[in-house]
Amino acid sequence: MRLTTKGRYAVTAMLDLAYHSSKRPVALTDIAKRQDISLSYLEQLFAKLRRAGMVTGVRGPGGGYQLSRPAHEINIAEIITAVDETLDSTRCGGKGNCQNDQPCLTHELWMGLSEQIRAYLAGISLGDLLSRHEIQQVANRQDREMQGVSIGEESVN
Amino acid sequence: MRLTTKGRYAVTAMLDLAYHSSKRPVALTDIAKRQDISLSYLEQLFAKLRRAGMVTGVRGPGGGYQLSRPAHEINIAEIITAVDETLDSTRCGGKGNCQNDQPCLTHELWMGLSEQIRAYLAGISLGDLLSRHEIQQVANRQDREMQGVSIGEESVN
DNA sequence: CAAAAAATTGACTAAATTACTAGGGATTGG
DNA sequence: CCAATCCCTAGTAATTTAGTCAATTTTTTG
Repeated sequence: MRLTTKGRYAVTAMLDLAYHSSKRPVALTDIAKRQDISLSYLEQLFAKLRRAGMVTGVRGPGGGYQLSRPAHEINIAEIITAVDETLDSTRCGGKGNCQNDQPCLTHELWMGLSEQIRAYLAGISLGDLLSRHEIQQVANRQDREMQGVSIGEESVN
Repeated sequence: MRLTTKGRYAVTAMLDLAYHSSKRPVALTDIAKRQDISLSYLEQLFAKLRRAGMVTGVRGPGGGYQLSRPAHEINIAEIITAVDETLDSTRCGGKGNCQNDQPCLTHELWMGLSEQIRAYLAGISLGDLLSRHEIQQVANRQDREMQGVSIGEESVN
């Protein structure tokens, strides 16, 4: 299966966006700082998310990104497939030609697993995550840390 | 998450072993041919499976591998973790130090997913798979193809 | 209008990981 | 003995990921 930092970053960034979305768009530089993700890399991810119609870019000063839909209408599986192309666990991409044009011995097993994963992640929306306690706590902590950083740069490290 | 060909090969090979196990051990060369897996690579995988106590090696002519336990007592999650080390989907290996020593915003989400996957695969045994129709069909086809190959490549016959 | 802020795009690259090869023992049945 | 088989260690080619760099376009603010 393909669940790498790319997909994880995308979900994290979208959640950050959802959490900080009010009237004004959220700039990628802010998300990058809060979530410790390289800005250039985030730009690539948001390009895909925009093409997938999940976010809208607003250019110019005061610009940034906004969710195209309410947070509870965006589920995690969508986000990952938007940047990662697939949540599939088969070797053949579900085509069933894993062993010279025939399904391999375990083809059905991986198909079942893929569906399991997809269903799980499709059943969770950004809105769901926002309402979780642990996540609010983490988001809060990150906001506080951001303020400290904005003047004093990163301390010793 | 880490579900790659390594884990898939291991499960496939174990299933092949379970399917062909009778009194005599099954040689890796046979599994390699039937499942289209490089012999050396299989040897590496079985070294791990052996260390994990799932199979027993028998040396010498007529030797090979045997399951250490009945097929219905070996589940898929075990096999994968034995060769792949982890079914974890977090970046931090579940430790919660994903963002400078603190859990990242989506830590809990990936923990939940990992558990979901683990539970699904732990609930399926080699024995379960053996009793599935599609799998018996594929195994049968592979056996027939093997016989054709052993002397004259694919003969019309 | 000019300058700045921010998205947008595309090409390139370093590092990591995977999948696989090579080659040499060690055992044992016939 | 000898050939089949497991067993072990190193090395390597290919792929993928995560990230950089640089240039451009669009829009807003002053």
